[in-house]
Amino acid sequence: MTEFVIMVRKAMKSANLDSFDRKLLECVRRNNLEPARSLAEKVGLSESSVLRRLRRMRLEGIIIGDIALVDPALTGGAITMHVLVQLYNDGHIRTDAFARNMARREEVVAAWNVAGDEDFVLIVQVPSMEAYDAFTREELSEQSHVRDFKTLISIRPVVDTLISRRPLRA
Amino acid sequence: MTEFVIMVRKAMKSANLDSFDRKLLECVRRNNLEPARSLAEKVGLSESSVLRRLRRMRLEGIIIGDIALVDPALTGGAITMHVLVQLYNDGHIRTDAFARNMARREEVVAAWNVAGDEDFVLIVQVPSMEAYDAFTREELSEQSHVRDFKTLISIRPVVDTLISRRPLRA
DNA sequence: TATGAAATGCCATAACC
DNA sequence: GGTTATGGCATTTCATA
Repeated sequence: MTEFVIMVRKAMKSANLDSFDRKLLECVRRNNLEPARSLAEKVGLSESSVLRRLRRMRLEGIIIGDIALVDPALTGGAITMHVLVQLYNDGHIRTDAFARNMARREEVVAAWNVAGDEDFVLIVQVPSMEAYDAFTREELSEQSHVRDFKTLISIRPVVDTLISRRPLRA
Repeated sequence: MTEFVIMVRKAMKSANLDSFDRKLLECVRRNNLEPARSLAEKVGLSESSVLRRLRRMRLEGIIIGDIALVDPALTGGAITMHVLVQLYNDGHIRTDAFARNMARREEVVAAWNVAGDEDFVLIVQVPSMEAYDAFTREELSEQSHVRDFKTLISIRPVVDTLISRRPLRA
């Protein structure tokens, strides 16, 4: 118990990752079901050390989560859109409000506040064009603080850290 | 062995997911390290069935991968860029070649081939502006088939499905 | 063909050096 | 960080419907 507290304390301070940690992250980032034994010989460490390091990094929040990636086509988000949004810009109030709105929408898979001509980049996943149309009307067209937006329809994902680096299975 | 072939054959045909499958996906999508015993009582099935179904869905490609989510700020990718790329467009050859190049680069976290004025949307994570500069030189500026590209510097991520859906740990 | 139960074997865990 | 003993979990096999 005390040990745990110390571990977390140490965690908060900073994240010093040595080359072993980085190698491990590179591996589990692609496949987190790979046995420690296999990881051990890849990075040149013992099984115990591998497991200790992974557990530590999970406690420290360096590893944020462990998830299964589900084929997007089967989860209701068949169409992927990229949306570049420009707001009527003055102060952070509208920016924050817009960000909050986006966070509320199920369709918005990811969003960034960006610098430059555009203010936001959205990644939106919808089951149909009708759904996308509804989304843009409610959140963009009918919003007075949205100056303009541009939609890029995704033809296909060509890289996805998450997908292309997936483990090869037998 | 024969059983395996039958499994895959069946897999290719289509993906009929019953309510048990969907419940399981909803769980492992948030946390794929949860023991089958725990999943079993959640969805109302035996441990064996849970494991069988998960294995089947992994073979069928319904579950695309199993990965650890790593805090982007700690993986050397402190800066996130969005890059809109236009190629000199003719045929699919250059598009495919470009896609392959992007897939090779560690910095490219995600990339899509899109329709419209732009050809590609990239999400690039780099530790520094120097690293980004090097990336753009090698892959964009010095590439004759790249007509133009536009960089959007991410100020902050405001939505991230993957992160917000992370499992809660004790 | 899919399920649940039991035996086997692998893997993570924890307490050592 | 490495080694060993323990416990847990997945895998396999089998019986059943």
